Amino acid sequence: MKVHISELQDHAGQSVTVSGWLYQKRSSGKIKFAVLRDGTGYLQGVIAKGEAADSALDDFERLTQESSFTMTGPVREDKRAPGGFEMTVKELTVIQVAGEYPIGPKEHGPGFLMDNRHLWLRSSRQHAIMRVRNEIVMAIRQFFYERDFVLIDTPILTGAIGETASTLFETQYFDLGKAYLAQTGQLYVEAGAMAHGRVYCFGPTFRAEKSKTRKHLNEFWMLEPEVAFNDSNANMQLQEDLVCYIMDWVLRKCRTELAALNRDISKLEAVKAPFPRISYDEAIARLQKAGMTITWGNDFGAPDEEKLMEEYERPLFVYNWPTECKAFYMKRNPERPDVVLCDDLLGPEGYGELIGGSQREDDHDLLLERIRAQKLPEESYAWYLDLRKYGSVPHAGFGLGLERVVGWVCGLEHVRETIPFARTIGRLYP
RNA sequence: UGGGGAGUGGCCAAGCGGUAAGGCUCCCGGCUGUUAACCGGGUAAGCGCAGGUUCAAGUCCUGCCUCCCCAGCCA
Repeated sequence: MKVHISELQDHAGQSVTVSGWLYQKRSSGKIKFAVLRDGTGYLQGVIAKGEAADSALDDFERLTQESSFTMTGPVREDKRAPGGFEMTVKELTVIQVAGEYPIGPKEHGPGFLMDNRHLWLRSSRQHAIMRVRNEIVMAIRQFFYERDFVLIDTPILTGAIGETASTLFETQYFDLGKAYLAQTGQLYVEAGAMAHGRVYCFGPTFRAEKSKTRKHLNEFWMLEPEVAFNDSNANMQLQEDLVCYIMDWVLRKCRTELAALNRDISKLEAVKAPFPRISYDEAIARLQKAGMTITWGNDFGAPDEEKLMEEYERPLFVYNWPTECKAFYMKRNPERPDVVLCDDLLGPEGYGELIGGSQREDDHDLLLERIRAQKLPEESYAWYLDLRKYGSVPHAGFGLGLERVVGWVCGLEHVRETIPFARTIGRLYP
């Protein structure tokens, strides 16, 4: 019977067939060990003269690292074996003998590993990260499904629309002129919220920023929920609920992966509601008191974020930022037009901005004023302004960067490892 | 774009003016319980590119290229 290694506990004592790739082999004369990797786990096969077919012994000799093969025989639990199970191999058949495999059991540099990303994905650490990413995506979808949110897929090809025009990837779109790869689905999801109440989009996002930091990708996955009748406070509550839900999910489902990544679980267990909330004004006051040179009206630099997070082990909300440093669609605080009703959620351990959210400007004339003030192409936003003409309501939403969350959960140095094939400036291969 | 660092066999890495260590991979041999096994033997680079100094240059000088890290921008 063909089985996956993850299913072996149901087949102890039985003879089974597993197929996969050679992770490692060792030989000690008449007894040989082949560790097979099938994507669900590792299984050590023991090939002994007398037990195994002669052809199996011959095929074992031909195996090189990452060669594909099948082995058959009775399996049993064995504490000595990596993976906990061991097979007494009767048959072993090579499917393909792999050529000299570039990635060895020793250390490699990041450039080399990224050039071989298609192979690097097989290594245990990268395997664990992708499993965690998968679970985080599942947690997010489940969270919104349970709360009756509707998935609204937003276009990836758009006209000139978004936040700032300088960071868009462009392409020619038939006879209609330039098209741009979406840098946010938010404006569209606002339309969805007016149709369904509670919606979200979750897809790839493109930013042509020439940033070269451990937190940036030029193509990344962003989750953007949008809720009609939510204000900024309810928005922050939703963010907090979501992050706690993800953390709880990961701690239940990814123990093996987090252990493989050497992640300090206590750091993740410390992420519990409520998250502290401070205003931008207060954040500036604290930073200045701590000796930082930042002044009111400026965005935080990485050192500012780190300084601010020093005393926190859970994420921190910083709300109501200066109008001048935030996007045109954010709603101005009616009592203080110099700030907008928005929030950034900063992650602990230096992981930076995990979420950016805001209540949206729902007044047609104020929104139009902002579009004009920022010299955005008014025609392109006609449909967006329509949302404020036909039953405008208060509403709010946010954007969560999947890769930053994965990097945080896994405790990684760089987001390029959180996505199967990272797109960064200077990297389009593989 | 600015600041810092690095480019030596397939991978990792020593050498810092005198004629290219070592490890991993790979190949051959040994071992009936190995755990990134071990033991013995073997193949493989002229040192990012282009000039220059010198009797002699990975090693010094000049210019260029590439990569990495930090910053800006943001999720």
